[in-house]
Amino acid sequence: MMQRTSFDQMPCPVARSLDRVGEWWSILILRDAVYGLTRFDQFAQSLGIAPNMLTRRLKALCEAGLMERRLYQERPARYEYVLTDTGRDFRPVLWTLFAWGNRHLAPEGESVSLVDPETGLPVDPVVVDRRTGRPLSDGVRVVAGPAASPRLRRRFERPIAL
Amino acid sequence: MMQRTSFDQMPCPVARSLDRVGEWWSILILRDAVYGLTRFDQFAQSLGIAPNMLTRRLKALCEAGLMERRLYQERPARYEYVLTDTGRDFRPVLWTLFAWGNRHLAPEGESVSLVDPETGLPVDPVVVDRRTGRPLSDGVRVVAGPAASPRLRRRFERPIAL
DNA sequence: CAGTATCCTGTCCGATACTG
DNA sequence: CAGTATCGGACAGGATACTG
Repeated sequence: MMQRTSFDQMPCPVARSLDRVGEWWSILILRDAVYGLTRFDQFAQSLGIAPNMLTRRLKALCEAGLMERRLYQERPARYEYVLTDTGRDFRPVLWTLFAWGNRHLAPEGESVSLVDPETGLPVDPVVVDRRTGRPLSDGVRVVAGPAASPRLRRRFERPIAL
Repeated sequence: MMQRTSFDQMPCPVARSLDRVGEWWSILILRDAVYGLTRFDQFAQSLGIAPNMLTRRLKALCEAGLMERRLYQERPARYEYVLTDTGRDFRPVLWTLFAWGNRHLAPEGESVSLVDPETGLPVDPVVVDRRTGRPLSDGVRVVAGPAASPRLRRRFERPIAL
């Protein structure tokens, strides 16, 4: 009996992504890693997470290829946890989550904001198509890709909105 | 004893967002809602989720303000579940999750892809600043916002990368 | 069809104590 | 400092049976 279905085998990239970073703490650990934290202790203090959970989540993030455990000092052996390229590439998700939270869950105004460090002006994250530069909106569709199974291909015979 | 800390009171909008949609199924339900599904049965079949869980997650999403339960037929009473504006506004997160998954978790190629329905050309989601149009990259910083507590303001005295 | 009602299990997570 | 070990509680999630 499974506690939860593994989303890893699902064809949907959203589901697959969730399979890697779906745990509560994982995304916050990633956030702190982007903030520049690298050490066990820093994460523990910043997050107020129990040490055993931190160990588990860090290990999971390493196995998922988002972070890397690196020996930065021998004798005594000391490790730091740094983002891989895959992990750094997760930032767009953090930005959109950040923006959504600020838009909808900050009734008394933003407690933290994104800014451009050079101008100091606020940054408002929008998702656009790299090629056309046009914002994604109602016009985006999901279609079967090159690696789609016949079954999946049938499901997306008619493009579906996302 | 708490099972997990509520992220709702945290000042970080990422944490607050996770408090609303952090459950595994919630995001997949949102995805399916964007796909156009509205009925209990449709969600159940699409997701392969146990009905009691679907009930729970739908209720939570309604309470969180992302979806709305609407009577679409009396006698017998029938309800449909539709996205609110807040819920639709969550799509940028889905897009970036989708793109990340396709970039890093699709070794045999994309099984599904995003396309522009008019041109049929692939869409590659990138996060840019609405004002300048420049892609967010290493240059983005988090600073204390107008509603920041003094404590928070100290933490972000020096802007922090995100 | 659209759920509700039970029951069960896995595990996420917190708390605490302990080690090289 | 950087974790490991152990314990226990809450609940997400699965399976199934049942109802208007």
